[in-house]
Amino acid sequence: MNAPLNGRTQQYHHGDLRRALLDHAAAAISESGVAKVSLREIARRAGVSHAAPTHHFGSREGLLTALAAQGFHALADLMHNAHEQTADFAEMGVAYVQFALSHPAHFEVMFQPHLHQGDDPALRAAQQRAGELLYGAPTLPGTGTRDAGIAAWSLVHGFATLWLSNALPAEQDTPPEQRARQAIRAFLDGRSEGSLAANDD
Amino acid sequence: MNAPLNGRTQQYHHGDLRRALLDHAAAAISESGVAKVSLREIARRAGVSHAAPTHHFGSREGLLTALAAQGFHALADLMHNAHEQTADFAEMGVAYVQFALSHPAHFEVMFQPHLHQGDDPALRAAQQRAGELLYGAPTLPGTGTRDAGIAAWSLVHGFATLWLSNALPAEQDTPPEQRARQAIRAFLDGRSEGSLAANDD
DNA sequence: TACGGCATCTTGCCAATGTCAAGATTCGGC
DNA sequence: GCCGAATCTTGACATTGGCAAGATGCCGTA
Repeated sequence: MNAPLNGRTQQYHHGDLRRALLDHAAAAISESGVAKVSLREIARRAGVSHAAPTHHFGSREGLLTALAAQGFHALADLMHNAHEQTADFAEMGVAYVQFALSHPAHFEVMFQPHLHQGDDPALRAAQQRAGELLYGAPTLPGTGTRDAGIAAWSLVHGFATLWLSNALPAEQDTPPEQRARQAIRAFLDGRSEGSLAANDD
Repeated sequence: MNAPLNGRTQQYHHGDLRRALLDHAAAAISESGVAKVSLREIARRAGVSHAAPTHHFGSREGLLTALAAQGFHALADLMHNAHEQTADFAEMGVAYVQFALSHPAHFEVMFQPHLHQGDDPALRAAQQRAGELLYGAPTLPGTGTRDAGIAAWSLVHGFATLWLSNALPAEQDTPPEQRARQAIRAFLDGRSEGSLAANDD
């Protein structure tokens, strides 16, 4: 077959089909939710045959597992950068919320273990990396750091989940980051001033 | 056909098939997750034909919508009772977590709007009832109550979600309610003493 | 350059699922 | 006692995930 040299339109070997499939999957999921997205629709979007995704990911679970792993790595990267740029605990939380809102498909898949094949080593590794960054970086001195860390993560995770679920009461003209900031401040208000920042390394 | 008078085993009219289907659906979902549960399996569990669920709920979305509405009502009831029994803010949060952990299937379906038919009036009503109880009852005086309410709900909701996602670091022999209590206390520590309780009516 | 192994992708197929239409069975009101 | 309506079943169809077998193109080796 005449393979176009630009490497785009129609060719048997796609070049980077795996990444393309993950991208299309994320787009489709953020539009319709995981439940309504089929492997075949993802294949259609990518312009390949219906069995191509199965070859790359083994199964639908496999694709969602890969998507979750990708999400945990992206989250870890983001938290890493955020921790380098600021030691402000509130801003780290805002960064977490921003990740969730800008990657809704990944976020949706990441925290639904039923969608994963739990023994996947890549997912396990990505989860662990993100977990260490989430627990290592933000701690609120003055209390049991473990519990405070869990509480902090719960707060921002819950806010993101509720926002994405459309569960929060409507409030016009207030962007989500600002509402998240306000909620986190409500969390921090009343604390002693010195404990606001994350511990530097 | 010989209809047994005890009203159980085999009869054309089940009696309360709708409720039975919801029960079986909740059980199946809590075992395998929403994604892997089919209408036909629910029908099989209930011992009826594969099209019986569709008759009662119109579609798979319809069944999940009904399940979500049932969940919001149960949550509203629980919060109502909790608010009558205690004014302790922390214990209200623990009650919220307990609901999520004891009704994982409902909780899983309640906060995934993609699974619902959004215009369902019963779901809308149940959501609003639960929402009013969640926002009316727990307020932390001393800050903008709206933001504090959002933060509080986010905290307990996030904890429940993370726990159900198996995302929290393992800690042997510590039951989830206690860990939730610890996390909430970490939230409250450092606040002025008087603002711990919910406002009485 | 020729060639052989191999990863990539396609085609064809099957069982299972959600949904619909038509029929069977039973309940409730008159 | 009877008729309409609600409940549930049977049968069918398009779609889906997964598998097997084949087609296609890439890459290293001689």
